[in-house]
Amino acid sequence: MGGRRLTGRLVEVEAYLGPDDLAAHSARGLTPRTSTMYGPPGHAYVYLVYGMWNCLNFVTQAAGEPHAILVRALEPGPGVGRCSGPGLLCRSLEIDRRLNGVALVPPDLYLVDDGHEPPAITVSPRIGVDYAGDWKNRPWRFCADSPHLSKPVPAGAGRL
DNA sequence: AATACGATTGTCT
DNA sequence: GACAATCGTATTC
Repeated sequence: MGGRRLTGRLVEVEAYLGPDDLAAHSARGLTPRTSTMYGPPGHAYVYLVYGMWNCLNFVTQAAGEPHAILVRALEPGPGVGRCSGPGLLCRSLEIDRRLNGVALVPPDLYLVDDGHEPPAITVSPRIGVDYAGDWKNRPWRFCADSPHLSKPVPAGAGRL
Protein backbone atom coordinates (compact mmCIF):
# COMPACT_ATOMS: atom_id res chain seq x y z
CA MET A 1 0.00 0.00 0.00
CA GLY A 2 2.88 2.34 0.36
CA GLY A 3 1.05 5.57 -0.20
CA ARG A 4 0.88 8.24 2.42
CA ARG A 5 -2.49 9.12 3.76
CA LEU A 6 -3.28 12.78 4.09
CA THR A 7 -6.30 13.80 6.05
CA GLY A 8 -7.66 17.26 6.58
CA ARG A 9 -10.06 19.75 5.18
CA LEU A 10 -8.92 21.43 2.01
CA VAL A 11 -9.76 25.10 2.47
CA GLU A 12 -7.75 26.94 -0.20
CA VAL A 13 -6.68 25.95 -3.71
CA GLU A 14 -5.78 27.65 -6.97
CA ALA A 15 -6.20 26.50 -10.56
CA TYR A 16 -3.37 26.73 -13.09
CA LEU A 17 -4.61 26.12 -16.59
CA GLY A 18 -1.62 25.99 -18.88
CA PRO A 19 -0.34 26.26 -21.42
CA ASP A 20 -2.52 29.29 -22.18
CA ASP A 21 -2.48 30.51 -18.59
CA LEU A 22 0.66 32.63 -18.29
CA ALA A 23 0.74 32.15 -14.54
CA ALA A 24 1.20 28.39 -14.94
CA HIS A 25 4.61 26.75 -15.17
CA SER A 26 3.28 24.90 -18.20
CA ALA A 27 2.86 28.21 -20.02
CA ARG A 28 6.37 27.60 -21.39
CA GLY A 29 5.53 24.20 -22.69
CA LEU A 30 6.83 20.76 -21.88
CA THR A 31 10.08 20.86 -19.91
CA PRO A 32 11.65 18.41 -17.47
CA ARG A 33 9.98 20.23 -14.61
CA THR A 34 6.52 20.45 -16.15
CA SER A 35 6.47 16.90 -17.48
CA THR A 36 4.39 15.81 -14.50
CA MET A 37 1.74 18.41 -15.35
CA TYR A 38 1.64 17.02 -18.87
CA GLY A 39 1.17 13.52 -17.54
CA PRO A 40 -1.99 11.69 -16.54
CA PRO A 41 -4.39 13.08 -13.92
CA GLY A 42 -4.46 11.97 -10.31
CA HIS A 43 -0.76 12.50 -9.73
CA ALA A 44 1.14 14.92 -7.50
CA TYR A 45 3.12 17.73 -9.06
CA VAL A 46 5.61 18.94 -6.46
CA TYR A 47 8.10 21.68 -7.22
CA LEU A 48 10.55 23.88 -5.34
CA VAL A 49 10.21 27.65 -5.24
CA TYR A 50 12.59 30.28 -3.95
CA GLY A 51 15.16 27.61 -3.26
CA MET A 52 13.50 26.50 -0.06
CA TRP A 53 9.78 25.86 -0.31
CA ASN A 54 7.97 22.95 -1.83
CA CYS A 55 4.49 23.30 -3.31
CA LEU A 56 1.97 20.50 -3.80
CA ASN A 57 -0.35 20.31 -6.80
CA PHE A 58 -2.86 17.82 -8.10
CA VAL A 59 -2.72 17.10 -11.81
CA THR A 60 -6.30 17.17 -13.00
CA GLN A 61 -6.61 16.73 -16.75
CA ALA A 62 -5.82 14.06 -19.30
CA ALA A 63 -2.23 13.62 -20.40
CA GLY A 64 -1.21 16.43 -22.69
CA GLU A 65 -3.44 19.01 -21.03
CA PRO A 66 -1.15 20.55 -18.38
CA HIS A 67 -3.57 21.74 -15.73
CA ALA A 68 -3.03 21.47 -11.99
CA ILE A 69 -4.52 22.52 -8.71
CA LEU A 70 -2.16 24.15 -6.19
CA VAL A 71 -2.96 23.18 -2.61
CA ARG A 72 -2.53 26.39 -0.66
CA ALA A 73 -4.07 25.65 2.74
CA LEU A 74 -5.36 22.76 4.77
CA GLU A 75 -6.96 22.71 8.18
CA PRO A 76 -4.30 20.76 10.09
CA GLY A 77 -5.21 17.48 11.72
CA PRO A 78 -3.82 16.12 15.00
CA GLY A 79 -0.07 16.43 15.24
CA VAL A 80 0.23 18.51 12.11
CA GLY A 81 1.65 22.02 12.22
CA ARG A 82 0.52 25.10 10.37
CA CYS A 83 -0.84 24.37 6.92
CA SER A 84 -1.58 27.95 5.86
CA GLY A 85 0.32 28.69 2.68
CA PRO A 86 1.69 26.21 0.13
CA GLY A 87 5.24 26.24 1.47
CA LEU A 88 4.38 25.77 5.12
CA LEU A 89 1.81 23.13 4.21
CA CYS A 90 4.45 20.98 2.54
CA ARG A 91 6.85 21.52 5.38
CA SER A 92 4.24 20.43 7.92
CA LEU A 93 3.27 17.35 5.93
CA GLU A 94 6.88 16.53 5.01
CA ILE A 95 6.17 16.73 1.31
CA ASP A 96 9.05 17.47 -1.03
CA ARG A 97 10.05 16.92 -4.63
CA ARG A 98 10.73 13.25 -4.03
CA LEU A 99 6.96 12.91 -4.17
CA ASN A 100 6.74 14.55 -7.57
CA GLY A 101 4.81 12.27 -9.88
CA VAL A 102 3.39 9.91 -7.30
CA ALA A 103 -0.15 8.65 -7.88
CA LEU A 104 -2.94 10.08 -5.74
CA VAL A 105 -5.58 7.67 -6.87
CA PRO A 106 -7.32 5.29 -6.90
CA PRO A 107 -8.50 5.24 -3.33
CA ASP A 108 -9.56 1.94 -1.84
CA LEU A 109 -12.97 3.34 -1.12
CA TYR A 110 -14.67 6.30 -2.67
CA LEU A 111 -17.29 8.03 -0.58
CA VAL A 112 -19.76 10.38 -2.12
CA ASP A 113 -21.28 12.74 0.40
CA ASP A 114 -24.55 13.90 -1.08
CA GLY A 115 -26.27 14.52 2.21
CA HIS A 116 -24.85 17.93 2.98
CA GLU A 117 -24.68 21.34 1.44
CA PRO A 118 -21.30 22.02 -0.14
CA PRO A 119 -19.33 24.68 1.72
CA ALA A 120 -19.58 28.26 0.58
CA ILE A 121 -16.67 28.98 -1.75
CA THR A 122 -15.25 32.40 -2.55
CA VAL A 123 -13.44 33.10 -5.81
CA SER A 124 -10.69 35.71 -6.04
CA PRO A 125 -7.45 36.38 -7.92
CA ARG A 126 -4.51 34.06 -7.38
CA ILE A 127 -1.65 34.90 -5.02
CA GLY A 128 1.86 35.78 -6.13
CA VAL A 129 1.36 35.81 -9.89
CA ASP A 130 1.87 39.47 -10.70
CA TYR A 131 4.21 38.41 -13.51
CA ALA A 132 1.34 36.83 -15.43
CA GLY A 133 -0.06 39.89 -17.19
CA ASP A 134 -3.81 39.84 -17.64
CA TRP A 135 -4.00 36.30 -16.31
CA LYS A 136 -3.15 37.50 -12.83
CA ASN A 137 -6.67 38.82 -12.45
CA ARG A 138 -8.42 35.56 -13.23
CA PRO A 139 -10.53 34.56 -10.19
CA TRP A 140 -9.03 31.10 -9.88
CA ARG A 141 -8.34 31.06 -6.15
CA PHE A 142 -11.00 29.10 -4.32
CA CYS A 143 -11.43 29.44 -0.57
CA ALA A 144 -13.70 27.94 2.01
CA ASP A 145 -14.62 29.97 5.05
CA SER A 146 -11.75 29.04 7.36
CA PRO A 147 -9.29 30.57 9.83
CA HIS A 148 -6.49 28.67 8.08
CA LEU A 149 -6.29 30.56 4.78
CA SER A 150 -2.85 31.69 3.61
CA LYS A 151 -4.14 35.22 3.14
CA PRO A 152 -7.47 36.90 3.71
CA VAL A 153 -10.04 36.72 0.97
CA PRO A 154 -10.13 40.19 -0.60
CA ALA A 155 -13.23 42.32 -0.20
CA GLY A 156 -15.55 41.98 -3.13
CA ALA A 157 -14.62 38.37 -3.83
CA GLY A 158 -17.19 36.44 -5.77
CA ARG A 159 -19.06 33.29 -4.90
CA LEU A 160 -18.79 30.04 -6.71
C1' DA B 1 29.07 28.17 -18.57
C1' DA B 2 26.68 32.17 -16.83
C1' DT B 3 22.61 34.49 -15.54
C1' DA B 4 17.97 35.87 -13.96
C1' DC B 5 14.20 34.79 -11.30
C1' DG B 6 10.49 32.45 -8.89
C1' DA B 7 2.68 29.55 -7.81
C1' DT B 8 7.04 31.93 -0.44
C1' DT B 9 7.78 33.32 4.09
C1' DG B 10 9.69 35.81 8.05
C1' DT B 11 11.68 39.92 9.77
C1' DC B 12 12.40 44.57 10.16
C1' DT B 13 10.95 49.59 9.53
C1' DG C 1 5.88 48.23 2.62
C1' DA C 2 10.65 46.69 1.66
C1' DC C 3 13.88 43.07 1.66
C1' DA C 4 16.72 38.83 2.50
C1' DA C 5 17.12 33.75 2.38
C1' DT C 6 18.39 30.12 -1.06
C1' DC C 7 18.76 26.93 -5.22
C1' DG C 8 16.51 24.55 -9.16
C1' DT C 9 14.94 25.71 -13.66
C1' DA C 10 14.80 27.97 -17.96
C1' DT C 11 17.05 30.94 -20.89
C1' DT C 12 20.83 32.90 -23.01
C1' DC C 13 25.61 33.12 -24.41
